[in-house]
Amino acid sequence: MTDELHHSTEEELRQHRIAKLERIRARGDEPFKYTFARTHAIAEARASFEKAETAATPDAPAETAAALAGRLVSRRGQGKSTFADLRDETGKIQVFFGQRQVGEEAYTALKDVDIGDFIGAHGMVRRTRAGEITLFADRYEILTKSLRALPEKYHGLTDVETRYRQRYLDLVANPETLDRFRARARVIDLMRRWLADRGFLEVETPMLHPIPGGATARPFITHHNTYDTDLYLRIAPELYLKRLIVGGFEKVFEINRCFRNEGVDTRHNPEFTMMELYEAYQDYLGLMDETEELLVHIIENVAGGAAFTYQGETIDAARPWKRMTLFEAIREHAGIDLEATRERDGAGRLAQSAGVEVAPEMGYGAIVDEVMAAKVRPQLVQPTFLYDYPIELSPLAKKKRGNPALTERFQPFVARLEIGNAFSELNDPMDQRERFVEQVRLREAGDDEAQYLDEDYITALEVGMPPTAGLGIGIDRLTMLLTDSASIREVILFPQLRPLK
RNA sequence: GGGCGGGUAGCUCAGGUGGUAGAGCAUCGGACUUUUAAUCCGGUGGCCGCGGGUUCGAGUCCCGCCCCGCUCACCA
Repeated sequence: MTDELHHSTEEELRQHRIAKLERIRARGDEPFKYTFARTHAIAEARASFEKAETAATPDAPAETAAALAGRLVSRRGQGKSTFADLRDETGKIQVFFGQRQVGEEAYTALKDVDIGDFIGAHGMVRRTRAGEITLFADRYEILTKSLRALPEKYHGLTDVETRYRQRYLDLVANPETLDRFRARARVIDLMRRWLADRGFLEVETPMLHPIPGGATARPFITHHNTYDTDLYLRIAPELYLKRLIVGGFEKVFEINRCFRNEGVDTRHNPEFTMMELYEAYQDYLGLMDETEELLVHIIENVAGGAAFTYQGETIDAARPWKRMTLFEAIREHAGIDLEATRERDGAGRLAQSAGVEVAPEMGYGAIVDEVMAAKVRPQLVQPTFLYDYPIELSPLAKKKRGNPALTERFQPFVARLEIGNAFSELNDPMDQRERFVEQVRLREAGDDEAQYLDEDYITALEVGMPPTAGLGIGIDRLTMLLTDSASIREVILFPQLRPLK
């Protein structure tokens, strides 16, 4: 069926606007201009006017000359005068168009200006009788004609699917969306500066990996034509960053995308942003202090203090954060002692006694992980570090001093969200090889998330990596916390949705 | 993949028990030189997610499918 037969309203609205565009062209104007010389951003114009007002008198009221540009977001016409709201990235200002002031011809041409168009206007900023700071236009020009209707002015755009699929509409219609992504940028900026101030070097390592590594996850596979070889979108930058420590850099970090071919939900997007840092001559306990410092620094600067609200709960991130070992946390919240037994079936029975389902294929590590996810994590509302994880769960982490069943690993949790992962890095190449071999065994037994053996990485460790601690922080989740977002899609500009056919 | 909820005009939403699809905003025409969710008068606009079925008759009931959200499972 054709559009003509459908007679869609949307298409009619568009045709009206195209007719206006043609009228604009017909009178020799260009509806898609190249530049406009603004004198102020809108917020600057308001500030400058308010400053002028402090020196004004009743006989000489304040006024400021300005040329402003932005998107027209509403209009109130009354015959020979029209009020409109003009918005740019910094703010909004009312513009007054009077027939006498702009001239009859230009006033009539306002009929061809729609909500959504970009315009530039010159005039004086004054207050109206109602007290509204207003640009009284003496001339204006159409900068860009918009051919589509904007979402409704009062309710905005609420349909989540449209908000995600057409984020530009969400950004136009919902100022809080702009704010949320400004907060995200601020989180990243604060993190980058904090790291740079402490001598960390920002580096870029490959996104295309011949062997996916550095995490336990299924990768996306792609193909390189010239080399006729499959490559994997990275699941983590970890192994490359540690190669840099081998090479002689002592403090490096990377902030960029990782890709995991797994489920999508409120906490997972197939591509997400991670910060990973590695610091030579540091261990996990020292890094725990630094992590706390970094996170509190970001929280204080984004939330305006150590305390903030997430989904109705008050989170107090004031230092020091609570610290407990994973097994202590399990004892406290699940009421069982999984540390007492290292034996798989015994651990399984204990887990089941605590009400956690245990599948037959789960090993000791998986059981501990499951109990943590089911019984411990839901209790970790206030910022908490869990540390000392079983070796089965952490193939890249160094064995704990004095207890080879554990690794020197920690994870920060805030508001039930796991926002990072860190450890004393395993730098013993022979131990690392054994761990990889175990992963390969798991893989061959059918665990498609087990890690691959990366010979070159082992070679690098044989060259020698100094004692090193490493940390990963999920930028998206940290941003969720600080923007009170229930879903990761709210903090990713273009979240992955099923493509429309 | 399972469970629950949703999909009606461009946007935001109504549409007891089946009986000619509604409102506000936007849009179009008209009035109006101080409005600011402007106001007043008049109009246009609908594959009611898609496909079957039941029925004299389906937005409404039944079946299947698609898309979205939440949730469980897996994962960060």
